[in-house]
Amino acid sequence: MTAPVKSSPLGLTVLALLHYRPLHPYGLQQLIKQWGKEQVVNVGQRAGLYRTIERLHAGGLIAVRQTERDQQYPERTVYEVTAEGRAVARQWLEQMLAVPKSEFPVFPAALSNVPMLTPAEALEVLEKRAEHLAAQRTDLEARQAVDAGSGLPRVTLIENEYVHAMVVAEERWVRAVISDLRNGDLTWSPELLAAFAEHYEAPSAD
Amino acid sequence: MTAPVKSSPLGLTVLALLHYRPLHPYGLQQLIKQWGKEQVVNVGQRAGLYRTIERLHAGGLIAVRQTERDQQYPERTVYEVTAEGRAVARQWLEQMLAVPKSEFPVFPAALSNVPMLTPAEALEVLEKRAEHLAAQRTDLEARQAVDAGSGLPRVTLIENEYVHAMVVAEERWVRAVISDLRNGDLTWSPELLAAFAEHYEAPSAD
DNA sequence: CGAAACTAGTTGCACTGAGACTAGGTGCAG
DNA sequence: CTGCACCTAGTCTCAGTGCAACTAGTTTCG
Repeated sequence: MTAPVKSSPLGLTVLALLHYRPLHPYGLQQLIKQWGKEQVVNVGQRAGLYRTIERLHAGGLIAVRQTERDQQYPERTVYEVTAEGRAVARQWLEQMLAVPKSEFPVFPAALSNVPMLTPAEALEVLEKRAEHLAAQRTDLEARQAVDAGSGLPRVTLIENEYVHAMVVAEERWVRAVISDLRNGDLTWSPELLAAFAEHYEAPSAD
Repeated sequence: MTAPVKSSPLGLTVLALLHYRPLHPYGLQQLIKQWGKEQVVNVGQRAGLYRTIERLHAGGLIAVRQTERDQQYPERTVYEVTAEGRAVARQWLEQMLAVPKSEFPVFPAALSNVPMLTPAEALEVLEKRAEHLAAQRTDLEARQAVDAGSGLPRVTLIENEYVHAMVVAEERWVRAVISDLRNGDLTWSPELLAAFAEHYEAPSAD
């Protein structure tokens, strides 16, 4: 029994795509891009893809179908998913969908240190973020408009709906905070914070 | 000129806490937990904390204030933030707040492979997720109720508001999809998908 | 015909997450 | 009063990730 392969978004996607047909690594990357999934799986640098494939291969979840050479191109190894790979893909997928994993994104961590700035400075940087989010949102909306015309079944684009919903939610939240900063519902001063900091006595320090 | 230190949520938090007072690594961990920031910065395993501190130290952002020994405890090194550390912390914070970084969480990646399941199976796993999210949400709400009574300034707890808003948004989205699955607004079958998959001809494969 | 850009795969490095391990200290129960 | 569990404090290792550079052929276009 070899050590079980750890699940990863890219690993799952590779297994899923190999369900449709055996393929070589670069072809997988192309396919991911064609299906518009680069937004969501991170295949930007190929290194991760090759390493993931190696790992899946070592774990027996995929197997070499053939190695072909098309003279002008370097040798390409075509992989196919194994029976075990199918079973594992399903388990991974169910796990990933059913239980939310806590992932420590940077924004909330940064937010927790926002008292380091003055309210005016915080307002400024959050306005920049709101603009970035708005740009991202309109991008997503444009993409959705295009996809709507493609006649693809809705389920194949469901992840875009999710990403959109989350961006919208974040933008709304940021704008709400901005408005609280503007009208003074949310404010602070270094002295006020210092006073409260003293209540929190740290464990034996000096 | 030594290589610039890469920013990280934990690095920022360490610098921020050392603004209040010089402290040793374990004390920092305790402080993070006391302030309820373990939700958001990931200091669960100390290894990361020690490595981060080493890195900040090597980069000149923090300096050794003293090494004390409290006989019964092992030696503890107390660090303080340097002038450069203060400047860098501010830059990091502004960057992290102002520009959203795309981070590839697993859920959207998993969603993009949801057609591997049947609609009925998808419904089942998403219901599990909705329950997990609801539990997480009520936890956050309980915590907020407690915090509200503590008299702490709102800004010091702002990250909890954000996390709550995002959990709520995700739960709403998941429940909306569940209801679409239930009433048939969202459905699919293997044959339908196979038909569409053929339209997407992959780059030279065989 | 030469520069730039694309195809395809490889390599290295720094960082992260998770866990095990050491090693002394403290509290409690049998 | 001894052994067990748990706490404090720090270290180590391993697998996995993100990012960037590098090789080496290929096509495109001025």
